[in-house]
Amino acid sequence: MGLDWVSRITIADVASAAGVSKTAVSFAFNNPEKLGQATLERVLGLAHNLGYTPHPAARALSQRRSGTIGLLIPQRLSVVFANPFLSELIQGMGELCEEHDLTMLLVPPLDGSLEGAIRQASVDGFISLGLSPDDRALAMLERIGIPTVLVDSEASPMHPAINVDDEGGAEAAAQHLLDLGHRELAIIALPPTRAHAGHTPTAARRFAGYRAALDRAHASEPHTVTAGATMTAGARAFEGLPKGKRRPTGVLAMSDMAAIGLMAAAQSAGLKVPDDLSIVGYDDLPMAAWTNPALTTVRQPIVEKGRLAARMLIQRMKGRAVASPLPLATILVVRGSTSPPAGVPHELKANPPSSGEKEVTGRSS
Amino acid sequence: MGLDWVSRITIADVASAAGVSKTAVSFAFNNPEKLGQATLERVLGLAHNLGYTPHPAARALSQRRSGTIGLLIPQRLSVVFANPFLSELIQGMGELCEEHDLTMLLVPPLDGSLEGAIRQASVDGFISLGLSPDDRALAMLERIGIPTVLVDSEASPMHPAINVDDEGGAEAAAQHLLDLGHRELAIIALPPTRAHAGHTPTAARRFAGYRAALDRAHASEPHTVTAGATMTAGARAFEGLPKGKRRPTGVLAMSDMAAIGLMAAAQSAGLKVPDDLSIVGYDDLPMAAWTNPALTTVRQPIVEKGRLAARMLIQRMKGRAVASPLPLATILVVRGSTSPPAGVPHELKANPPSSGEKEVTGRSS
DNA sequence: CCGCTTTACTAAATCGGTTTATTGAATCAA
DNA sequence: TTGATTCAATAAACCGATTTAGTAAAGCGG
Repeated sequence: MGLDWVSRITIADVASAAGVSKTAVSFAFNNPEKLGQATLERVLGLAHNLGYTPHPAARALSQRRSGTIGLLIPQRLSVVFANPFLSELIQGMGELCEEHDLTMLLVPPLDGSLEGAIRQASVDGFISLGLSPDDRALAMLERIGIPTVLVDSEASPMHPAINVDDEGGAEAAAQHLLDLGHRELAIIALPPTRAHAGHTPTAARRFAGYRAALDRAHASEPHTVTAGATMTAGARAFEGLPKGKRRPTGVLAMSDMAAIGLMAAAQSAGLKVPDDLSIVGYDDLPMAAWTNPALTTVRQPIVEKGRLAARMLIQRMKGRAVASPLPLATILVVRGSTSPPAGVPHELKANPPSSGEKEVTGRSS
Repeated sequence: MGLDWVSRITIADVASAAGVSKTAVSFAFNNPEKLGQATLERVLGLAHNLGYTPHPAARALSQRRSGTIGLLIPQRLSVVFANPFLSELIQGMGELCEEHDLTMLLVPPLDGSLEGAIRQASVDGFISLGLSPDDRALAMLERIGIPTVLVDSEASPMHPAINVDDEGGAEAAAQHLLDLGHRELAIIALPPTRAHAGHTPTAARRFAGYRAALDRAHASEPHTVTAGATMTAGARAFEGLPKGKRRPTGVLAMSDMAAIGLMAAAQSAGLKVPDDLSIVGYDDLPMAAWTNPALTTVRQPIVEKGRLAARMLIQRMKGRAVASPLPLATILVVRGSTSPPAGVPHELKANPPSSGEKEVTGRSS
């Protein structure tokens, strides 16, 4: 395949051109000290102006390492990259990749199958994103025994997992709305990432957090709709909210993107945010501080998560065993998209938060 | 490297377990019709419960294809992913990757060297981003003769390039401010991507566009500062603007991210946007519609750019020659961050634009 | 029953490197 | 002078697949 009928220059070509063995050429690149001055220079020079480059796959095969880590993504690239969450995560991972001279392979499902994609991928280890414990891809990772770190998932006997305190963050978010006086709430849930799978572990934990606060306050059953983490999905979710007397006064979204899309749709429909509708997001993406009004949301340390995952994977690739760390802290960031519902006196707003992990902050400079 | 002293299961293991040759096992996966029913099933079954997976590097070596395309990025992942531009581009590329069962390798400089990274990368082709024509990495791509498509660069004799009408868009942006009555302008330029390199082709073309309009209007020499495409860089750029009588009333930024950061800094400093300072961005990222006020900016079709680049690369990988397409159209999107400068009557705002490619639009729904 | 084509399978070459074991020459201590 | 070391370089094995060129047995027409 390719119009390059000019066959690639191999190590053998360089060797014969320099009148030495393949070994010598290989040494010139990998163990220069094992060669004499003269030969070293001659080989290197010849290699350069012949335009020789070691074939990466051949190298990977004989060295048993490819210098690449795979990022296993259970969704289509076009949808998952619509959420800045992934950019942030990659920023964190990227720092460590650069530090360790690794490149990063994006591995989305091929032909609908993650397992197929895993086979293709020539990598030294995987970081997997949001995989359900019963995903077949996970089983495959265990079988082939490749170093793996799970992010936003559940630790398996073989692989460590990195998580944030999803439940605590969600609980703080719900408690915040309850403290403000809201009783009629809606939840915008994350969809399952893979067809006919249940909720992702992350979604489940956030659900649990919301419920914990709601149950404690004896709030009425929240209306729940599902929306992908995109603005358009969030806007669609707004349409799905009950109208009339069961109209929610507050919305708990499991992603900032859905929250922002929903806020836009609400505003287009003539609602005032937060007066007519309070909205709390999840993630605290950079853009959450820039919407109008700025979004109240649960911050999770996404970049740090990426860093940590990469660091742990690199340890595992070196053969060291590593244990799952404690979940990273989440924290509620109160901005302008939440207020007491219409009809509730504003003084309530000044109530001290009952949970200790809230933080009020404005737009970060 | 690795704690997997349990050596990987190879094709030979499966072969001997099934009592057949390696060839038969290979056929079972790749040419099933060349095997008898009975053997086929036995081999496949054994392979499965032995947990056999063909080694990707070995496969890549003998098939001379890796099923991967590389995205060559001339900057650190942590900086380039701070700009949603890249996410958009990847969304476009991703669509075609999925269509053709390809995975995508991110290839940033390793140890400061893109060339080194190119060597490592086991890919069937490259899409390169914003490379200067004199970048050594480009020369290397030509030497090893790997299919390549250049994005935001200049077409080389060997490789086609995909570009947008950078100059036209910039000219429209500048003309817009001039039409509003601004005469004292500042330009926020994109920095060179690689150390001690000149401006990127993209930056140069946008400069040319700004200048064309400014010269035509005999506007005074614009003050120029450089800022990376991040909000913090944009905020820093604001500090670099002249104060006092040479204070610009309008800013032309070469990226939305810098524009948004600058806008925030200006607002924190007590300026009203657009009344005290008009700002025009470049890119029209989704978030540009969500800032307050919404950002006037030059839209370029980023996702389409990614799609097109991937489509062309795939053609090249199939051996077909492809020519550089015409630059894609850019269009000015007027939102709320621009208005006549203080002291100029507002009627000027109603002036018809002198260039034909402007568009007025609100926040997109 | 004989030559001819299929069918089902295999031995060996190949892809392009790295790595181990070995060799021949030069250097050195005794 | 001799035996032990070091140095520079190489031959050959190896990594784990695919692919080419065959081969033995079965099927078939005449």
